[in-house]
Amino acid sequence: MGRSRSGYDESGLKKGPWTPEEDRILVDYINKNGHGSNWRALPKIAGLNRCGKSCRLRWTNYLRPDIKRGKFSQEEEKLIINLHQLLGNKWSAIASHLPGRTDNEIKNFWNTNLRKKLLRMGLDPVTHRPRLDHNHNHNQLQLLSNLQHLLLAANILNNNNNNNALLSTLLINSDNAKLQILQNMLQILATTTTNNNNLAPNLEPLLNHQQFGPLTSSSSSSSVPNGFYESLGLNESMLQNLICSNDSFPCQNQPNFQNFEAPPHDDNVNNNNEKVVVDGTNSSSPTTPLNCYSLPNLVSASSPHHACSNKVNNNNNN
DNA sequence: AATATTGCCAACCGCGCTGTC
DNA sequence: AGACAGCGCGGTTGGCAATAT
Repeated sequence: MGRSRSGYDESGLKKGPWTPEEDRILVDYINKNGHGSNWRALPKIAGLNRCGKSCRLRWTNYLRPDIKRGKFSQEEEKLIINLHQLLGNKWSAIASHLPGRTDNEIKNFWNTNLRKKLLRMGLDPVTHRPRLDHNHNHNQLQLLSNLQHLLLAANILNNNNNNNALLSTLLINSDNAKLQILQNMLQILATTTTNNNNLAPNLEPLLNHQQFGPLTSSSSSSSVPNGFYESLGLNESMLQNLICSNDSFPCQNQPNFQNFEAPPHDDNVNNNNEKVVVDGTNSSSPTTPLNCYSLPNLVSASSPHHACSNKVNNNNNN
C-alpha cells in the first residue's frame, strides 16, 4: 500500500505491500536473532529484498507480537482525546500510554474518527476548544438567538398555564433549548475566560437580556450572571446531572481531565521520577462538578516542552 | 448493475535528532 | 567542529473496500 505499491526503488529494493512470505521471513529472523539496533543490515542477513526502514516499520507497526489489533475501546478513545489535548500530535508519546497500540494506528484512528467527532461537536481538533472561526461562531450565535426566542415564547405560555398540546410541545422544546443554551454558554464562557478574560462581545446583549436577569456588579467575566441557571429553570442537582452526565464524552463537550495528571516536566515522569498514572486511578484532588470546566494548565502544542517530551520518548525507544 | 464517492489504513517520504568517527 | 549513518517521528499518499447515486 502507500506509494509505489508492488514497485521497486532505484536500487532494486522492493517497495509496497508486504507478502505473507516476506512477513514470515522477517518474523522468523527476529524471533531467532532479534533485530538488535541495526535495521539496515537486517534485511540482507535475513534474505529480504527490502530496505531496513521498511523492515522496521513492518515489524513495529504490524508484526510485533504485542500489538493489539481491532477496534478501539471507549476507554482508549477517551484516553487518546485527553492525551492529544495534552500532548498534541505526539503520536508516539500518546501510543506509549496505550499498550499494544502503535503510533501509526492511533494517528490513523485520530484522523479518520476522533478528529471528525470533535469537529461534529463544534470543537477545534487542534485546541480541543470550541471552534472560533467566523462561520461557526455566526451559526452558534444564530442558534442561540433562535433558541432564546423559543425560550421566551415557551416561558410566556408557561406563565399563562395553558394546558394543551401546543404548550406541551413548546415546553419540551423549551427544555431542550435551555439545555442547549446552557451548554453553549458554558462552552463559550470557558473559552473566553481562559483565552482573553473578556466575554465575546456578541454575547453581551444575550447575557444582559432580561431573560437571564441583570448582570450584577459582582458578576465577573469568569462567572455566570446572577439568576442565569434559575432563569433556565435549573436547580443545583439538575445542573450537576447535566454537567457530569456520563455520556461517551464526560462533561458533554469537554474531554475529561479530572483524572488526568499533567506530567510536570516530561511525558511520563513526575518530580519523584515515578511514572505518572494516566488511567484515571490516581486522582488525588477532590473534584467538584464544575471542575469539568476548569481546564488544566496546558502546554501548547507548539511549545518547546513537546520537543522535550518527544526526545524522552525517543530515548526510551532507543 | 455500473459508476462515483468516501472512508480506512498500511506504507512511504522527508525531516530532525543522536551517536560515532 | 563537522560529516556521516542510523533511527524515529509526523505528515502524506494511494490502493482497496464499503457505501451512495
